[in-house]
Amino acid sequence: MSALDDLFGALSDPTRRALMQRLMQDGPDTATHLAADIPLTRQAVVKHLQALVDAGLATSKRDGREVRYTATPEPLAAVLSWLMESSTQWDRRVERLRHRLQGHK
Amino acid sequence: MSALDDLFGALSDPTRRALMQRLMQDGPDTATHLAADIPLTRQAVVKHLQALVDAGLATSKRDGREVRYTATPEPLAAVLSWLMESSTQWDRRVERLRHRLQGHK
DNA sequence: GGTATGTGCAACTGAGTAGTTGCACATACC
DNA sequence: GGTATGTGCAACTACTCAGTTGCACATACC
Repeated sequence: MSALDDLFGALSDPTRRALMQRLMQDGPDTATHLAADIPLTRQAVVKHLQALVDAGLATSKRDGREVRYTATPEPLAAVLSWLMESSTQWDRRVERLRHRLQGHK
Repeated sequence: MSALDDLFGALSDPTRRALMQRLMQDGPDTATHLAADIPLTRQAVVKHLQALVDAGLATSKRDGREVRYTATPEPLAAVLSWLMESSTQWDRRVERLRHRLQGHK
């Protein structure tokens, strides 16, 4: 359950969603380079990236004096699962109500 | 963009996810009644429900002296959209990499 | 009328978060 | 060796948030 907390929490911030999308589109990159296009300090970007890592949505790997962050979007499947399951239950309930209403007609 | 912030933020809390699922499964209910099954005060539950309302995931309607909360999961579609679009971009990038690797072989 | 139940508002505490700054450390480059 | 670039750690401020408590108000019930 805590995994969903971290996942939804990580995605609840627009900066983190932007970082995630950028890593997914343009491939691995460093915090310093990413921070150049964002009105935030490098340290702030590092913290956001760390939140993504904690949620399992990214990994960091040292390469020389640089640290490259890579997107690992696989855990997003858990988010999709929750959404699908929840909306399925909702649909079932709507269906039940529809049947009962028709039955009483 | 702010809509996604509120949506992901609302879903990042386990209590709110549980409330959402319960409202979707069992239909509209009051904060007082919902709080009976949760180790939280009524006021805390009210605040969680208000977060769902702010995200567009629920509505409240007064009925006599009671206030009934109803799930309105339609905005979840926006969350699904973001996830689908993001993972699509990711898949495209993986595909491009795969092609380039094969081309160089 | 009086009583019980449900809700709303406000203040307060404790904990967590976003973002910054400053400085130390490590690695590449000449 | 010396210099530049990239990273890491720690402290600090400001702010938000979860949750509680206390009390006032409104509605149903007798």
